[in-house]
Amino acid sequence: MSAKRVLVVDDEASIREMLRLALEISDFECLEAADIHEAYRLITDESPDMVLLDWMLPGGSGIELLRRLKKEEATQALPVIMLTAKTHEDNVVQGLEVGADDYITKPFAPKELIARMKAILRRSSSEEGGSELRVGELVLEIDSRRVMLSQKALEMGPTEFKLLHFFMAHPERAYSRAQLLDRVWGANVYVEERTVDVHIRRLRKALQAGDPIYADLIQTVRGTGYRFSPRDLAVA
Amino acid sequence: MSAKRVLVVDDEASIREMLRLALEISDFECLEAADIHEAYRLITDESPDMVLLDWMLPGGSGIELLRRLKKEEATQALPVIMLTAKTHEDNVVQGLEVGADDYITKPFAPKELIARMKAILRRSSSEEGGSELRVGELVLEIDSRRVMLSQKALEMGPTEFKLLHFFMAHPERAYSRAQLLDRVWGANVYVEERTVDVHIRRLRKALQAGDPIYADLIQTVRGTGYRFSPRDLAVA
DNA sequence: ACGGGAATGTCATATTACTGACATGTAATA
DNA sequence: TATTACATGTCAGTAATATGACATTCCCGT
Repeated sequence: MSAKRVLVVDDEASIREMLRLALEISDFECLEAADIHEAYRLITDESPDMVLLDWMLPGGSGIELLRRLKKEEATQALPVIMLTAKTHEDNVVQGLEVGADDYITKPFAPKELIARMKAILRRSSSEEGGSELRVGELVLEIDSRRVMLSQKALEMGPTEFKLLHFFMAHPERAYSRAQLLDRVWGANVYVEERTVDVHIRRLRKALQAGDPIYADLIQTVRGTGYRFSPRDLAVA
Repeated sequence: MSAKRVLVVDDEASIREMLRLALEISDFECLEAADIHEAYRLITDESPDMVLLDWMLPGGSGIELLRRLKKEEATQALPVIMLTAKTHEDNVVQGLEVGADDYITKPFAPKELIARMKAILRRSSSEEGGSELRVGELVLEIDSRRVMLSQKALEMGPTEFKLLHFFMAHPERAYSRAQLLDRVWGANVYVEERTVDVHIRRLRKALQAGDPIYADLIQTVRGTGYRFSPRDLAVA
């Protein structure tokens, strides 16, 4: 399993720094946001696996963001751990009511934080999708690591499989090449952006071999990147 | 017979620890889960031979899991022993109704637990399935430790037999070499991962000697491991 | 205890498949 | 039309897997 991605939302750079360190030691990938807006942007753009959310934030307290996340379908299942100062423990109740998955009071031992994070991720990751993703006749079987189109197995390499997996899990959204490299290849990997084109091509070819219509699922978004759009399949 | 694998589901680490100790002394292999989700994941991923299930669990009591297990075909026959506090003995009735195979009240003597476990395993293993697995013309006879293909016996070593057994019991799923070593060779065995390749080869060769088509059941999943896929046999 | 054969695990080597880069072609946009 | 962005085909390097040969261990019958 590729490294889990955690978004740290805190206005103090020093705390973010500290958390980044702790997280990276434990093999998490770390994203940082200093305010609500940036946090929300990163959540939609990067869809992290978990959020560490400070309570005290300028321009809308953490609970605002939390409420918003729990309201929207797309982010409802995203685990959130609240970071709160000891003096405001009464906020905790409020936070858990709104849907935080856990909280931890500052100051805290990094070890404890990590332990709680792992516990929560274990829970949420095990109940994730029925081990297959489906779009029309296209079925991606996670367990058997196979892609079927109308009962027929499609041939593709591991990278194309991961790419398709990512797309099917995040449909109807355009991703830049840099984003795709980050999410599919993994961060800290240096390859040319054009490489993405090549694998997109291979993926399209594999889909095409099954049914030409399905190659159109992978769409070019000129000037931006690519998009996986099941919607346009029905229309055609 | 290789060591039986037991999953312990209890939220208290100290109790899991204690049980692990007791189990390992009696030559069981021990898996641990602290909550329902983790338990379910381990059951599907590792398919243990038996479950010790605590009644009181956070996030869905033990009965939830039990009901689910007895509902699903794949896990229906999996023996479950409930662990309950003396004060809640009335739950026992409920548990047995839902399909628990036995229960034991805390605190209990490890010796008694082990005795009951063995009793249940004796029962379930002797009455277990038709003692043969079948895929098309390929029949694996557990009792006689023989593999027949179209009435003709296939020659293979014990390791290949176990490997095929495992595959036939877990079709349509890709396993890494490490997983296969764990499940077929047994945990705590150190052999090179490449060794799996060799035995896969020997197994394929044995199948091929019977009918070349059947060698294709064992498929390479590049970058991952191997898969046993009866489905592709029908298609061909 | 002893010899022989089968079974197993390891290694070196061969083979295959995948990957990323590049060069070139083509379509969209200004 | 000039320019930019994307598509395509190809290739060398590399990573993953397959294979054959060998050493060791285990088991069996003597």
